[in-house]
Amino acid sequence: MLSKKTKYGLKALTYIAKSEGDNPVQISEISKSENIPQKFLESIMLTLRKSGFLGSKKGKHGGYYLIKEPAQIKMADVMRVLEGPIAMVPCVSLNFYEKCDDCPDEHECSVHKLMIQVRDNTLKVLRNNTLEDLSGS
Amino acid sequence: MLSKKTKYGLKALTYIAKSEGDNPVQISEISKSENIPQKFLESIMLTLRKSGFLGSKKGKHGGYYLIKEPAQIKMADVMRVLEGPIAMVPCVSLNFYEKCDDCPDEHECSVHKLMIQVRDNTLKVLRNNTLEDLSGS
DNA sequence: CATTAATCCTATCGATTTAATAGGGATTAC
DNA sequence: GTAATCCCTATTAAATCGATAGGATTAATG
Repeated sequence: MLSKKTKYGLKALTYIAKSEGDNPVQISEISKSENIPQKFLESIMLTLRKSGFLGSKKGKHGGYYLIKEPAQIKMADVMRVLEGPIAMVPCVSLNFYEKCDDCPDEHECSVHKLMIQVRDNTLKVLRNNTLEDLSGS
Repeated sequence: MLSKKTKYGLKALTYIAKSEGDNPVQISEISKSENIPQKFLESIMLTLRKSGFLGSKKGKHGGYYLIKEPAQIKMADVMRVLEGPIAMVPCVSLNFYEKCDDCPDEHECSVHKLMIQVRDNTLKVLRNNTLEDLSGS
């Protein structure tokens, strides 16, 4: 299941990418337009800023803006920050690898084999899609 | 994240598929061999039986056996029973569709578009792989 | 028929995670 | 100096997950 956090984060990024002009976009505006609880969205935006996807401007008329071009923002990277590992089991994760407690040898593990395939195909999609793809028409 | 329930369930099915002969396989044996808590495995086997993947024999020398050929058991079907929907959001689920609370129009939703692609690719993998593929060498 | 070994079934528990809220601090435009 | 806005930490309520408990039922076997 995709968490609400990730879902809201992706929607917010898309909203900012779509909003033309150089003015920063306010949380309150995104919150109203996308039906996202404002306080919850606040913490998500903070995460996205701290991980280098967004810049912010404080005070009146402040808000958030993209730091990179939408075409440079890969969904795989956003997902890793908001949702965590893309792999369904830690033992097939590229960025968050962990050995399983059970499983003496993961190369013999049937689940391992299957989940590598799932990971590879999911990654393919998430690497091919950028924020530009999400916000385009 | 794949739940332990699903992971254990897949391992147990693989174990039974690999164990040749017509004798039913006991929970205690699978539990020891695959490092799965026995009581937990019990409830998983029950689920798999009730959903038509396994048959059982009660009493002494009882146990579980496959009802269908391994090649006929698609991972997509097993996953749906143990893990629930394959889609990451209910609004792109084929078997468990639900409208989102937010989202006035899901055809306009950027997350929706992305998650359909993820679902399609995951499904492709899970439909192509059968229990025979998992248990083969 | 008694014993043993197995599945069957329901309930419960503790830990973790999730989604959301609360409450204020810091900064900037005007 | 006031209002608007981001910044930050803490807390909470509910749900889920992994596991355990405790027995009821069934069947093989001597």
